[in-house]
Amino acid sequence: MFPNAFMASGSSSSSFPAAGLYLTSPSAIRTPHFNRRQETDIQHLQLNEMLGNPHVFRLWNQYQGATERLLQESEEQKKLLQQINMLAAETHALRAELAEFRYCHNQQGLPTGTPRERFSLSPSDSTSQTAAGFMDVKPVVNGGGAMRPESYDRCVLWTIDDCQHYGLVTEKNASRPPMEKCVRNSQGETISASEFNAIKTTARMLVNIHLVPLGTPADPAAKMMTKTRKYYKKYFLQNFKDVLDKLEAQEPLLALCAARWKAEHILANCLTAIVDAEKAAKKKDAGGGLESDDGVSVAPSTKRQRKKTAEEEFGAESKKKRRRNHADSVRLKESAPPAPPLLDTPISEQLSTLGPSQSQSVVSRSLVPTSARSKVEVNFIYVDQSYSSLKSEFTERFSSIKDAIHLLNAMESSPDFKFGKSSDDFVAFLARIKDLDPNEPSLSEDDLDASWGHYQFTGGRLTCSTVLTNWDAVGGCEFACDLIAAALKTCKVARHLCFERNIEATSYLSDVYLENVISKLWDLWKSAGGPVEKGKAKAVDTTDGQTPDPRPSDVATQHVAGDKSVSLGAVEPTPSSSNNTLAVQNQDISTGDGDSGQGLKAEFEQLLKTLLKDDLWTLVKTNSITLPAPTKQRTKQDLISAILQDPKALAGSFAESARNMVHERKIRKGKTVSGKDSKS
DNA sequence: CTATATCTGGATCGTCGCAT
DNA sequence: ATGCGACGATCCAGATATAG
Repeated sequence: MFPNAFMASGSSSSSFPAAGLYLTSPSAIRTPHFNRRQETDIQHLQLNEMLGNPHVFRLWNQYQGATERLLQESEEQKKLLQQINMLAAETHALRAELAEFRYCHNQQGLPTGTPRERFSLSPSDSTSQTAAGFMDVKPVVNGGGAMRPESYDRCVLWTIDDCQHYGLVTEKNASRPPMEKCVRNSQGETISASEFNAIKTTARMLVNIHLVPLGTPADPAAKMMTKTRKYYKKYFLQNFKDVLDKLEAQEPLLALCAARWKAEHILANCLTAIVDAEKAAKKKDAGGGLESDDGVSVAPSTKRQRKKTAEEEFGAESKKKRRRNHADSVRLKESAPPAPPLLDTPISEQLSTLGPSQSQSVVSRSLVPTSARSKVEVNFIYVDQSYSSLKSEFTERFSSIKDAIHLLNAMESSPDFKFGKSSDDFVAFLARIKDLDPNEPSLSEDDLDASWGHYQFTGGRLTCSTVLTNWDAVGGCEFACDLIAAALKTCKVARHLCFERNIEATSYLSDVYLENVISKLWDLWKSAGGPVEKGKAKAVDTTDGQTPDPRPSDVATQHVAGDKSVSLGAVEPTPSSSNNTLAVQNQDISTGDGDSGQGLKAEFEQLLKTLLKDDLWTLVKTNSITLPAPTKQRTKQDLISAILQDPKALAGSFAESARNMVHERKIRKGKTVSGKDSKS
């Protein structure tokens, strides 16, 4: 696993001597001058006797010096942390002030402004709660205050009471109307099923990215709770609110209501669905060929079969009791401490890879105060930005990102290509990725652990897309390597955070961002006319040495071979290539020039096929893919064909979205599949 | 066509506030 | 302190959509 990199890269930068401090192996310090007797006796020597040896004495002095420096640096770090805390507090105060000011300002101008221009607070929102997320999300997120604006008709369903008025709820469950009929446009018209599906897909995406990866709080009660709306509102309120904000930002129709009830209902449904799916998977695992807790043999059945079995085995009278018992047993199964896979094999690996600095990190850890969220020392994690070190990272640990090797080889062969000054945004972006401390108190839960990297790569206006606009913005190979090393470090830190906090993560957001960074840089390199290694993927046509437009839509299809090899490589390794060695991959790419247009298109089609129809709709919608006039209900294949015919679909941003979607789907699939696997 | 995923509605339980 | 009703949360069953 990856932590070996700590040793590999850490040792190269460590100021500690490579050997000699541990003295665990006498042979390690054997020299030709020592005879067998001396070799044996060394184990019984006292420290002061060993210090008589000038070599040991020198090592000892180095060790002492290093320890002192470490202590000094820890003190410095503490001071800096305090300063950061103060600045963070100040920032929070200013944000709150700003939010309050905007709130007051908009309240005054309420009757004349359009709803989208208003900033509203739902009843449960306090200024402080809202302010934090407010700066990061678009400022026009929240559409609805408690009162329906006069410009909207009641049929917009501003409040849940309006649903009752329009007969959308049943008497027995007045608080949960069917959302498909409740989400309406500003004229109060219901939306189409596909639009509603797109909204649900967005919600699922946000939940999977921002809520599902969150670890379980230390509170024992949290382990007992099912992870539905109540759970997240109790333990991750801010994250939940952030997701509501994001959902409303991405699906503005959901903002046409009071107190965000529409977005909240959509999220609640989504969470319930996820919980149900997990339970179904677990139930299947437990039920396959085994006896149920009632001693009844339960076949791996469909839901209809389940009903039959239940009714046959239990009378109506006992049904209620059985249900509750069953629910409890499910809860117990869920709450039972799972076998901690992280603690099985990887622990020794991870500990061993901490290398020489591990013994020192104990010193600095002792200085770290405990808080509600345990602090994790990550300063020892280091990624060397030399080409050889970076390449070994990508061959050993991130081999699926095959463009990384192409890019690194290309840069290594032309290290001075277009060397210049990085853009200010790039400098700031890089600094944020490099320097952010996971112990920073102002970070929210969805920026930590398995989601570590989220804030660095998406916070504010600095993102891969906005910063990595052209190679001039990067400034040169050296800075590109710096960025790659920083992105790699986020991957390592994410894993270490999860490890330290006992979080079982099936995937890491940082990996996605690393892939994004590589994909972007590789695009920029080729667009800038950067020389590509012989036998590797070809550069984009750079006629007359001029920098071409990265993706002019009218020529996109002409450069399908060169361009798509980039986006597709980043999208997903194909089954044929993902398991091959790099050499084979390179060969494949290099020989694919002639007819690769069709081949890659087919490859892209394969990728799209792995997505659900909902996902395809989302992609079409968000990327403004042009669809032909419908003659009948569109099938999934219709959508794929339409996407493939649109030049926009060949652009990097589309591929990026598709790749992210596939990744999310894999995560979700992975959960159910792993459940099935564990059964067999 | 079958299996699976997702969603809604009904049933039930737990919690809270209020009246006694 | 106890009982009662309102409300919200959760679970389950069945319906529907979708993938294979």
